[in-house]
Amino acid sequence: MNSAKIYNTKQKNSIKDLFINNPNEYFTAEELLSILVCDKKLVSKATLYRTLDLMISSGEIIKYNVENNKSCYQYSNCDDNSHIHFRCQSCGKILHIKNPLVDTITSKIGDEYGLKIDNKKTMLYGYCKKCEGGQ
Amino acid sequence: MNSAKIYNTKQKNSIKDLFINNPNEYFTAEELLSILVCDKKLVSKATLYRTLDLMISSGEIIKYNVENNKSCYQYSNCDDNSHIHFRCQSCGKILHIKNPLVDTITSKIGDEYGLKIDNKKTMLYGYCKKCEGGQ
DNA sequence: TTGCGTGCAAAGGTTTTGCATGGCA
DNA sequence: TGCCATGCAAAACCTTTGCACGCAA
Repeated sequence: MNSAKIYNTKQKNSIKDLFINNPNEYFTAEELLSILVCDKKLVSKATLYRTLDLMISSGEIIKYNVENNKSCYQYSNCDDNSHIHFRCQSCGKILHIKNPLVDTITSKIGDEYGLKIDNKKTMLYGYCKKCEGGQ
Repeated sequence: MNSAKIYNTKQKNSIKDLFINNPNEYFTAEELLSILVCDKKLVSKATLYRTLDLMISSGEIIKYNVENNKSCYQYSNCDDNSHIHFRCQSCGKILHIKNPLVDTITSKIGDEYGLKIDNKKTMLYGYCKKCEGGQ
């Protein structure tokens, strides 16, 4: 058995609340530090990072990297693995590519290359309708 | 006019040669530092990073991030935008998903969501045939 | 009361920068 | 000869860790 008990604390709840109240927002580490540590002084830097790691492990939030090796965190409001994230390189907006298109794509790649795509980890990059013109 | 002259140097050529001679390999920053700086002492750390930035700007190489915000660099031997990279989360192997499958996928996403996928920047994550069993 | 969680400061790892010197064109 | 490139060391940045104290259960 390797199951340590996990305690509820004010600090953890502050962090969770921010994600739950903004389910479609993504936050960079910088933004989380600014909001939760500097502005509101709800948690310390160390606790923020430690709690984010816990939430990633439990699947509550997802983490991905954007340009310049910045980390982004977002509430994972759907556990169903039925969508892939898309990020506009111009405006930073995150969109969800949903089923049935996702299933079609991943099964085709699976058939042809024998690969199993991890929808939660995968991030498509490009330009959204609004920004496409400028590129 | 904002065009500074760029000089050819031994250092730059050492870096370029490594990529050209290994067109299908990807290198982490750590590996490049190890090979070019520590082992062969061909360039300094600062010059390595400065040259990589130049090569990214000129399109000679591409950069992407893998887990833990590590940078990876790879020779961009194909300007045709005709493939997408896939990275196995278990063994780290990079595979190329090629046309016509890529065109099919990106055009479907374009049709349905109005998005323009940047094939060079996009990285699919998952498990390759070999590693799939273990997951 | 137990032992996980927290805050602080220090350490760690990666990348960037300032500055004097080197070297391409 | 002009001026871009280089190397070194220091700085900047982001994230992790050690340790003593706090607090949930």
